[in-house]
Amino acid sequence: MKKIMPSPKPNMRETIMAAIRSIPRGKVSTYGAVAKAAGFPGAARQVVAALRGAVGLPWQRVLGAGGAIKLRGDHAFEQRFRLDGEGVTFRGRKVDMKLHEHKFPTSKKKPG
DNA sequence: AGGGTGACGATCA
DNA sequence: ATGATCGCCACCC
Repeated sequence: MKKIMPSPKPNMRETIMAAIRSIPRGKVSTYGAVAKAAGFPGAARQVVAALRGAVGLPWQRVLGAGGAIKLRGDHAFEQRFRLDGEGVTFRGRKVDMKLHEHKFPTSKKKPG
């Protein structure tokens, strides 16, 4: 029987999803940063695509550049609410990235 | 091949 | 800060 594979090459999507999952509670990241961390710099839109079709991801921890919530209406409120519940603080309309931006592990062996 | 879609990002006014 | 525009990327019809 045929497998129910949503896409022939879930590589990119999977990698991106893994990156999103790796964001710890109380921390956040951005579409662009996630894409880059997953190895696809410039693929911020694919991060969005991954978030749209996926279930069980800590979607609330992914923000727009600068820590801005890019969702609209009730969805924005929901994200705000969830982050607040994780102890994430805001600077006006944006998350305080100074405090909560998640730093993805680098591939460098000798960071110096 | 051509046109449209997105929870984007950087830049310009 | 806001709105418009262009660049970017994978995917769908």
